[in-house]
Amino acid sequence: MSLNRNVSSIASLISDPSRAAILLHLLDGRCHPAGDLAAAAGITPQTASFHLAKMAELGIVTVEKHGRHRYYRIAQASDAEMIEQLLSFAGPAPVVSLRQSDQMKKLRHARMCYDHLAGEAAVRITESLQSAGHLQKDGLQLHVTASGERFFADFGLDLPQLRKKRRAFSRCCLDWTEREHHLAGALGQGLTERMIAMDWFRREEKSRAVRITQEGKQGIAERFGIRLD
Amino acid sequence: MSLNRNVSSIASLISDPSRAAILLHLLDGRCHPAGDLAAAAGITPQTASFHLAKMAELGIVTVEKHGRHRYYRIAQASDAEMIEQLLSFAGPAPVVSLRQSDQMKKLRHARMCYDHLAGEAAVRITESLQSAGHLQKDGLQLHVTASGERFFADFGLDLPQLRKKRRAFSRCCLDWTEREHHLAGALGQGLTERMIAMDWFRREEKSRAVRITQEGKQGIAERFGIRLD
DNA sequence: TCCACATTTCGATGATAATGGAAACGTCCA
DNA sequence: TGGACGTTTCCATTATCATCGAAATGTGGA
Repeated sequence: MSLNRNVSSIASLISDPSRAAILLHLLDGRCHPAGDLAAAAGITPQTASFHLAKMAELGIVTVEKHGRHRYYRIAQASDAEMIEQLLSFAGPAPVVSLRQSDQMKKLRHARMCYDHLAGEAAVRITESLQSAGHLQKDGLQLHVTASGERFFADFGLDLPQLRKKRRAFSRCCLDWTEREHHLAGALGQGLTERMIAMDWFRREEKSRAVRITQEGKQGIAERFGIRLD
Repeated sequence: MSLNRNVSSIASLISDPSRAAILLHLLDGRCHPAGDLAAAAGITPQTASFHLAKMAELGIVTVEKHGRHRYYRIAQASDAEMIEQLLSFAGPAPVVSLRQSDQMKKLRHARMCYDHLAGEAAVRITESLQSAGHLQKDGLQLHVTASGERFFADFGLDLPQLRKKRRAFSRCCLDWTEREHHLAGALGQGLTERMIAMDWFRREEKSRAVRITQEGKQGIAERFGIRLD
């Protein structure tokens, strides 16, 4: 059986700790210059460049030249979700240093999962949407109810347009820190975008971590009826 | 077994061609003695033992001693599904030999996907169940309708009992040969078990392939209204 | 008790590949 | 035009690891 050729090449990308670190860093969905990725993975720029070239060749990441920088990002959402899935499969990583544990706390609290919100905040919001009857869990699917249609429209989301996108509209994504599901798909992306636009959440520089603002706490309390800190 | 499963170690399991071959072989959900797995992967027993020990340490496979044999199997259904998912992610592999292409044809036709049916037969059956209104696709979820409840009960399945199991009841599983969904979860497993019990399908020795019997063709034509060969 | 067989452990080997130093390339800026 | 900087290419080193021969372990059968 040699169906393993392709599988192996994909998996071998992630099997290297340095590449895994790079990919993990790219999971925030943003573009990153090669140097940053090298620093994030704790390797020299040469080595990072070597790995990035390999990943680009396989189509996992794409490059964009801007001046003397080269910005890398994960090519497709499906790839990012695959990596997140591997994460949930692998379970939480062992904590080594205090600094890591600190960063870990932030990530557990709220972070980007490629293009949508993840972490405790995302899980709590998703739960709230369900208990309010706006979303209905149905396996890995999160069904938008009639009241949900109104709620999201009221929130400023253009649902018909989100449905048009060539990707899953509303689905669960296993949160690897919370071990619970949070909202993903086009709806998860749209909701996250909207909340960031309203300055409820602010993305941290060079990190997947996301910070909740004062307005965010207030707004979330009003809209979702939950208190985050 | 300390599951220090970090991403890299999980991925490196699959990244090695020999281990991938072993895992692929184990995807039929059965127990296999170490020697068989070595033969399947085209490596010596020592090497296979080395790999199996590694996988057991990570908790991906479990061992069972029976006499002088040691039977290995994939520890959890969720692990198996993850591997299947990786397969669909990687896509079909290039065919090398005639023999492989022959085996491949069989696999494409009907095979076990850990504990439920996969391949063309499974996809066609799933489609038929949907167009008959017994199942309703809803994202990654396959909802059992009222008529479906009756249909499956009539088929000899104890749905309440299947629902009790600590796993997804009814869901889609991406078929990597057909690139379509087929029925998985407890319901998929139950349906497959029932059809094998009725001798509609017969599992081949030492392979994931499944053969349809004459009774099977007839029964499937009557019950599902489709013709397989 | 002895042999056959399945499997594992040990040890050595060889191939692969990650790594970083040196240097080149291109871009930005003064 | 020259120098700083981000990035890549080239290259040599090194570490890792899959592999298999040899031998050990353990089980079943005669």
